[in-house]
Amino acid sequence: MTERPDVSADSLNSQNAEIACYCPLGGVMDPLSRRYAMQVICVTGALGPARYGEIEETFGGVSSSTLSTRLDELVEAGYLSREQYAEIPPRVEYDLTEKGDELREKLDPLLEWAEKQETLS
Amino acid sequence: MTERPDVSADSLNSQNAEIACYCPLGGVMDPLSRRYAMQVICVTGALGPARYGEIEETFGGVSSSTLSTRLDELVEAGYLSREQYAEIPPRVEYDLTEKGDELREKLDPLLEWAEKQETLS
DNA sequence: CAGAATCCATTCGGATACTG
DNA sequence: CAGTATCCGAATGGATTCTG
Repeated sequence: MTERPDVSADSLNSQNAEIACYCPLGGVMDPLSRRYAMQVICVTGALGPARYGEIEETFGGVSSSTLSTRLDELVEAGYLSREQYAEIPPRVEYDLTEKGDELREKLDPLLEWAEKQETLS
Repeated sequence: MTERPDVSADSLNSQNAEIACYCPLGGVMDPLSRRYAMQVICVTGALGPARYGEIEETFGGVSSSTLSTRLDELVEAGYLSREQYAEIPPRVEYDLTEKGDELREKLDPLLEWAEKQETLS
């Protein structure tokens, strides 16, 4: 099919070689392997600073507790920043951190592809 | 930071516009939002036809039941094919389907980035 | 508005043991 | 080898209620 890089033992140059061991990737991948996590990263990037309600709207019927948890985790992981303004009504804005934006760059193509899959199914 | 596409109401051209609603993406994203799922896609792609044991090795201490479930789901979702040979000892090979390979293309950059994050942390 | 808190059913994922 | 079967604790995620 498309060309497939070989994973021969001596291709240890991490530039070209595929990863030989996926064990340590969990630290990064696990927080992303949760419901809505990747979508939250991308939607936050697309909206720029995004308010809670805006993010919530882009999903159909997510419970606030679930989304809240996800947001907390992504803030914790350093992908999102959370700015709270002492206004009335209160306002909270989430935004991508630099690290989060790097991640979003990798995620966007995936979500676009996912979108395409949905439409043609 | 990096340029951020605007999501104005009239940019309905799905070529340039970001996705406005992430509701329907669950169908594609949910199976991927499970532990090891994305890694399994990529490692299978990297290995070419991959045997169960080979895949298992690339993860540290995954339980067989978990990996088995994940593999089944990805076969079910149409990303992996499963070929069983009536030999002794038995041999089973997993491989990416065409659809799975498309997905892998989107996933590889992500996993490479994840790997980099791990090393510099 | 943006959630935190609580409760709860379901699911997930790991450990272990067993099989063709 | 490549799983399946079973059990179980932990985590997930939803509904609902409440709050500053």
